[in-house]
Amino acid sequence: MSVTGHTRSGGGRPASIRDVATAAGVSHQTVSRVINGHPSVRPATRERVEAAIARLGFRRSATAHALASGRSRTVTVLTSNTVHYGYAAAIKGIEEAARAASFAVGIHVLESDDERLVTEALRRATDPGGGLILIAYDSPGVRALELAPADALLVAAVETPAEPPPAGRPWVWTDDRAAAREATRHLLELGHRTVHYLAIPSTTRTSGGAQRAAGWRDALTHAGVPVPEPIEGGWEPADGYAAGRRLARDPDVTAVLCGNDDLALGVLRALREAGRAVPDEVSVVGFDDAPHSAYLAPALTTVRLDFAGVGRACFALLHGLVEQGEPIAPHPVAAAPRLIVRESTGPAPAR
Amino acid sequence: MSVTGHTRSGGGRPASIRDVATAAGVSHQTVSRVINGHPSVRPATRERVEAAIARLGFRRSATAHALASGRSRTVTVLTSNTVHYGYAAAIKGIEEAARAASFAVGIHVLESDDERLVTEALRRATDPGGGLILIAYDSPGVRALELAPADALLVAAVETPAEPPPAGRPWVWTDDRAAAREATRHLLELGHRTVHYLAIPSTTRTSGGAQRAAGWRDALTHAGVPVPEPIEGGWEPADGYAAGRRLARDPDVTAVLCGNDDLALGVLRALREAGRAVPDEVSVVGFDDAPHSAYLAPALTTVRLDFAGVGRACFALLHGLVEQGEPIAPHPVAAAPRLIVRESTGPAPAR
DNA sequence: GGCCCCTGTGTGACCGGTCACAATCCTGGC
DNA sequence: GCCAGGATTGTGACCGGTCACACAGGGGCC
Repeated sequence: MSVTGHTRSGGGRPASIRDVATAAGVSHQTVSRVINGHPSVRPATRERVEAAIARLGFRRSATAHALASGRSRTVTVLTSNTVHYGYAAAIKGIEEAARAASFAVGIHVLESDDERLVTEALRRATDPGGGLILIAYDSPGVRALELAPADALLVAAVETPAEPPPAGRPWVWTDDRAAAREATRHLLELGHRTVHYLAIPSTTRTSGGAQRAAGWRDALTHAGVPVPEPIEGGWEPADGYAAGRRLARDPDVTAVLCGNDDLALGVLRALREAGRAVPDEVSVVGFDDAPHSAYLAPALTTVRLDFAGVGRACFALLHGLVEQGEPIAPHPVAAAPRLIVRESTGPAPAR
Repeated sequence: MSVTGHTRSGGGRPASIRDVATAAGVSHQTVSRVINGHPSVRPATRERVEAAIARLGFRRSATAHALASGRSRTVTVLTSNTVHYGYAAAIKGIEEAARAASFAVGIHVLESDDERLVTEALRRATDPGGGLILIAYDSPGVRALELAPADALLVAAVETPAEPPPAGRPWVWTDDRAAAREATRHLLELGHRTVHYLAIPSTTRTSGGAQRAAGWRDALTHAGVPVPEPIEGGWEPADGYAAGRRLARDPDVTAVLCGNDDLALGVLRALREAGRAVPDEVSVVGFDDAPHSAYLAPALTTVRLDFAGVGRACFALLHGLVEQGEPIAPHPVAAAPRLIVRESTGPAPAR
């Protein structure tokens, strides 16, 4: 890698509205009116001011603007991860919506769920006047949700809750339970005698537990087939690979539902190495529909989740909060989860 | 997807240092000294102030701090993309380094290279006192680099330049040329008669062109083998797939170097559909080493690039710039590119 | 005992905007 | 010709911190 140095150019401090005012022969308030597009400024005056602005290269200080107006038009995203697909896509949705509303977006990563670290992160990310969006899909995020001060202006993207949360919680989620149910039913309809579930770590402590698991269990129970013990996975392909090696050894396993596409990717590889053909011997379903999943060998059957939509909804909710300071109407902008059937699922093998 | 509403709690405006001062019976300046850890404050006074801070739930306004001190301790990342692996990993590196230095990081996405849009984005992202990091791997980024005001505090992650850039440009890059050369040589050593190159769009307008292509060409020329016309790809798997279908039809094609892993993914799929075995009939090499590449079928041979290191280096450079306002020493923190040989490359087929 | 310096603290200006309100000008209606 | 009222512009305070400097008190030194 290479890096080249730099020499700072440019002179004194940037021009302020008072500098512009002097240059244009008006008061600073008139300059303020011009930059804010206030209607009652005589065209001739406006032109003079605009000329001065251009001449001096004036740019309004967002900092001063935020301080004086009390509105920072800023939203900070608190998340444990920015690279994994679901997180990255949610952030993308937030950024899009924020940009459209002329909000700046900040990112702050939570490295662990350590209480002191999370508290410190919350302190730093919470500037009075700015909003907070929490991605609470995992334990650092959930911890931050617990530790956040009650008066914080915050919205959270959360794992599907077991039951409707207390009213007044600005939370956004997709219906994972229904989605998992649909995916499991798809496998059962293909003739599999049961479906194994490889779980992502769940953050839900309350009874009811993870809703992806619950939806899977719903479908099995409804079909009256045996419910195997769910397997504890992680988030990464390596976790899926490790679990997949164990699953591959069990000849009774013919269908696996994975908590996300990365796990499914690892499972696919483990099955391939073990010589178990997908989908002829084993069917695999993922969760998320990451961009590369359609190109895998075999292309992954998966549940598409609208993370970007969740991100946009989070921002919309927050926007309403900071503008009105009051409850706002829900914005149902994210698409419902949808099962995308591709190549990794097929009829159960004859026995 | 579901969304729940919210009721705003809490009362009046947050406490300021003057509120704390009154509560503690000291002057606002003493409060300022306490929150900044100034040494000459009597312990008893400090305690009283700290008690008042806790009691009132005081948190210092980052906005006011930035305005008064002139330092915003903020860096904004301007990029066309936040989800693709290379971009996301660079952002991760920036965020890590920024967090360690107590800087806040902002994200602003450039949707196109339209001049007005880019100028507007620069205007909004450039707050006096705050730094800018530009990810200039593509045309929106490069356009922003061209349009940025000369006095902006900015650092850019750029495509490998054809020749050392003018001194004083705070640019960071990895040596893609050497990396492409190494990957191509690897294929030639396996006995392939030549190597085809599927390019990502290059942003380099100057003579010399894209350095990944140049490195590939170097190796072919050095080996004295024919140099095929490079194929114009895009960034996405779909682009690789489209190009791969064409390549698959040509029986002379036995080795393909792809500009990134996503293109390689698409090529892999196209070859598979065409019934051309990888690596037995065709070898494929990617660029980037995305997290899923090791798990593909076959696992992808690729060039690992240290994007996170590039991100960290960008921040280090910027940090030096804002702290000292002067040239600073290069920070060689990113690892050099490295070829990771996996399963997608093998000996050239017998003829 | 007088002087100097250091510690601890307070005072008021200032950063670059916005806000509330006052002042002036212009126009139309009667 | 006089006045109401809108349009246009200016004045000064204020947002919540920091900065520069003044000032009181105490100890050491000659």
